[in-house]
Amino acid sequence: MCGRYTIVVSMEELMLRYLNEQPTDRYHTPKYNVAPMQNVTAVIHDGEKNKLGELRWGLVPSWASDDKIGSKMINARAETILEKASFKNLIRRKRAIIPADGFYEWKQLGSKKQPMRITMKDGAIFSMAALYDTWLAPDGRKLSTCTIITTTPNSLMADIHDRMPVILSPEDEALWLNRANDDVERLTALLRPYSADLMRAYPVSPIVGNVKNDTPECIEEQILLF
DNA sequence: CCAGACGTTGTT
DNA sequence: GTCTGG
DNA sequence: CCAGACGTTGTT
DNA sequence: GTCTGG
Repeated sequence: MCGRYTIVVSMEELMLRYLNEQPTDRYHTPKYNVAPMQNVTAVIHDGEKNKLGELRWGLVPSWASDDKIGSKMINARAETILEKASFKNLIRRKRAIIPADGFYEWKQLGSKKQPMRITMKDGAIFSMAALYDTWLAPDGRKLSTCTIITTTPNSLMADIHDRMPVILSPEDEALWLNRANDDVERLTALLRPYSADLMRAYPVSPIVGNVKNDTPECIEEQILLF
């Protein structure tokens, strides 16, 4: 699955990568340990252009009676996305991209868990496929939330875990974000494992387990624990 | 028809 | 809101 | 995903 | 064991 990730690059780099425009004054703090229930930087298309904004990770569907459900809805399985009441209608009009430069998975070794960080070999920013929705709180406030889509592992990931986030290749990003596109078949065809050849994995410190730790040490390569 | 769920992961 | 189960 | 809590009553 | 919070 995908329950933690990193986005260490500057807002400047994100703007250049997704908006194709020169950065403004905003500054994006490097994130070494992004966790569910936090606000994350996302890309959506407003009909004219890409926009960067914040979504809380953990989907709260528009019909939910309270927002507690969000902590459970951090991932959506690509294989069943069209069958689930919570997701099937979002695929048409509520698609987003969550930019990342790494994600974490915990490899189970007997009773121990070894955290691993997975990145692109060239260190590039990549796009995780996500869905979002907006929930209206009883007090009238709007809460926009998201869920990251998962799929089966590629050959690199299979050794670590049985799920991985859906990563869109750069040439598929526009198709995914385009609001006018409601071709569900074409959209779901994008939800497949990314090429293992372009990725690498390395062990990191167990300090990444605690969400309070959001420091460069989280992404430092470590000797395998076990 | 109404009531109740609506999710994924991992582990056994 | 929409689907499933009874 | 992992870490950490998991509860009520009454009193201040 | 299971749920909540981050």
